[in-house]
Amino acid sequence: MTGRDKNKYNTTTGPVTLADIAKLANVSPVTVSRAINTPTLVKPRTLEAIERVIAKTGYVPNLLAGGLASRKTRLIAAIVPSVASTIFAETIEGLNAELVSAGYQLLLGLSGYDLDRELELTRAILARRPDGIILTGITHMKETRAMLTGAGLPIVEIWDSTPSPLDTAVGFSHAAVGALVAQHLLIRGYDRYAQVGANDPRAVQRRDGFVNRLKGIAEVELPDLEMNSPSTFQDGREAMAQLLDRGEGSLGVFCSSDVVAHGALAEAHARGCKMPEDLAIIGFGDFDFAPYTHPPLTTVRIDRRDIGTKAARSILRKIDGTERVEAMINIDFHIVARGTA
Amino acid sequence: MTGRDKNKYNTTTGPVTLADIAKLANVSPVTVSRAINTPTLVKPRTLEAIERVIAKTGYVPNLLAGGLASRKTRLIAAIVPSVASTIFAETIEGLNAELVSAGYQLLLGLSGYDLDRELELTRAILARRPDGIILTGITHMKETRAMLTGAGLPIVEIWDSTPSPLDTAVGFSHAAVGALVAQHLLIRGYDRYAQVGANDPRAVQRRDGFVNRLKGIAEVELPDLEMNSPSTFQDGREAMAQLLDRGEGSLGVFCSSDVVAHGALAEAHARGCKMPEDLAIIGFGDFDFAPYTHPPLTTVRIDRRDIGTKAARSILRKIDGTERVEAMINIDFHIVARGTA
DNA sequence: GATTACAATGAAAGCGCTTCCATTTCTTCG
DNA sequence: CGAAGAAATGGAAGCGCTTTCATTGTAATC
Repeated sequence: MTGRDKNKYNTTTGPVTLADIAKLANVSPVTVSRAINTPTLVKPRTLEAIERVIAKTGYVPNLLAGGLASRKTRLIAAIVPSVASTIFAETIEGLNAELVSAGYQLLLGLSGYDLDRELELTRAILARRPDGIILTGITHMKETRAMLTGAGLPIVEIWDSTPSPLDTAVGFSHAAVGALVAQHLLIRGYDRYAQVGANDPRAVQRRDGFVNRLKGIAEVELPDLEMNSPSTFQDGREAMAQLLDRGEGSLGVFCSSDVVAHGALAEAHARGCKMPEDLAIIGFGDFDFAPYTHPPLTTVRIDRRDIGTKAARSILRKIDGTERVEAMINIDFHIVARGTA
Repeated sequence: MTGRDKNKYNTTTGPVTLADIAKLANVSPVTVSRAINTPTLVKPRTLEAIERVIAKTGYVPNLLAGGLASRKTRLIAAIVPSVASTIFAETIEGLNAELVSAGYQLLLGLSGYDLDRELELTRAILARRPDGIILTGITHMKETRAMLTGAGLPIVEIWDSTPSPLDTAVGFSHAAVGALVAQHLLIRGYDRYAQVGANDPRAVQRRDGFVNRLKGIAEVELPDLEMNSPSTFQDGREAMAQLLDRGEGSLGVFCSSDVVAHGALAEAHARGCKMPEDLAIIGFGDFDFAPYTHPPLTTVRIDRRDIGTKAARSILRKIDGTERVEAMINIDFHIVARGTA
């Protein structure tokens, strides 16, 4: 007895229910439900009376019950690797803004770049029966894919491109980004080329695109360093130190994110490298600080927020179901040339 | 008919249910429920059989139904102003990590520093019957407070301190931060003192603390600039330009965030100000880039992640209900003296 | 003024699970 | 070996809503 009494939170007697409102307003529960969900079907006088009762009692509908009955939760789940790295935070903001204005709620899952965790999250999320789900990347465990397709809900994969998405994808080709950066450096011409980056699937694709574009022209050097996503300022600094110690000649470096690039930049700056003549650094992401490094960072810009917005719109259109949604929605990217390349 | 058929997502016939599993495993639904939630109450042989069926069918329990029946959703909601500003992103990460490891899910709401939106979010969130809710700050509309206390669930307010929280608060005194910064600048001694900051309640408190500490010693100058939260690099830059144009003598400036400070710094740097002799700048937040500005930024450090962790733990302990949770949990802060003050 | 059409409301069933209480099955021990 | 207690299982009710279908009220039509 006392054991339970210690808990001061009222979990046993839920507050006002729809039935209570019905009784107080002298109508049936169905009418109250309609007053809330489809007010146009209710006579103005009745509606007003019901609304008065709702306001007076402070009634808050139970969406669990509603969702169970209607099989619609107005919940959209999104799984991203992290929210602390600026890169996904803005996507989330865009996503959320769009969803909220359509009357949906965002359920957030953070996978930490870990596919096993993504699987667990997917299971936990599906148990809440969201009306749609958004995943980061196109690399998933096969159990995840199976669970997802079996659930029969709209799926949007973001931040990558693929000819064969699970359902729809909103993103861009990371290989193409790598190639573009290589191209940009090639035009300027360097003695050596290097890539510094983390090991998540998208960073790896960017590296591959970079390496492929340079194939037959130059060998791409990679620092001997274990870099896990999300890569850090310190990673960049150490990598750059290695590269600089390792050889001679002018050097063009592609970093897997602006954070890493910033670290690389700091090391180069400390050693008095001349940029972009002796050393070029290109980052990825165009983070807030990029215009303000010394020298200002050249980087690849993607409209991160737009990915979120478009993903939300796709999901909503899929839920609506009246118009077809393309399998692949492409997002633009381009190089912002500043002081480092 | 066709109108509905266009929608390819299976929303009508939910997949496997607990009853299906029960039938396939030759047990009653109750036993399946126990196998999932309290497996120790089920005989190992039976358990194994049930688990086999679950694996084979890919059954995913419906937490809406479960939550409705048990009045426990294993859902914790958090409302923060934004997730794009680093400041709250890490709190979210800490929160999420702690919640996930306790088997809870995070439901995220973004208020955009808007109390009306906070109210709407609260309503929408409460409709999902979370087991607890976390809010940012201690300033809420009275309707929000009423709804919250009426809901009878554990509440944690974060990122601020107060003697009278709604339930429990995890944070620190922003006024004390302001006073500490003033103190730090006073010791070094400047001719003029200024504050540059946004208008959200916490930034205002920091300013007030700063102003009060300097009362009778110096007048605190404020740039004539409308700055809405979240304040930007550009805001800081303009504010600093104003301050520098406006008067003579050495100047000590307290900025409401590192982002603003960074902008102020850039302007000062461009004008060749000598720091920290002629100009001191102190930021707030100790963002990632703070050690790498030129000169490195002096700022106030708060363990942002820790706020999330502690908030999560408080909520969980409240839900558990066996141990009392303090009304106010204080978070440390201190000045990290680098190159700008 | 009777007929038809539509607007407004209600009754009953059920969404998929958990809870409470009852029943059955297995141990243990005098 | 039978009683008593514990372990394992099941039946029934119900969480708070929405859905479908039926009914009543009201207005439009000739």
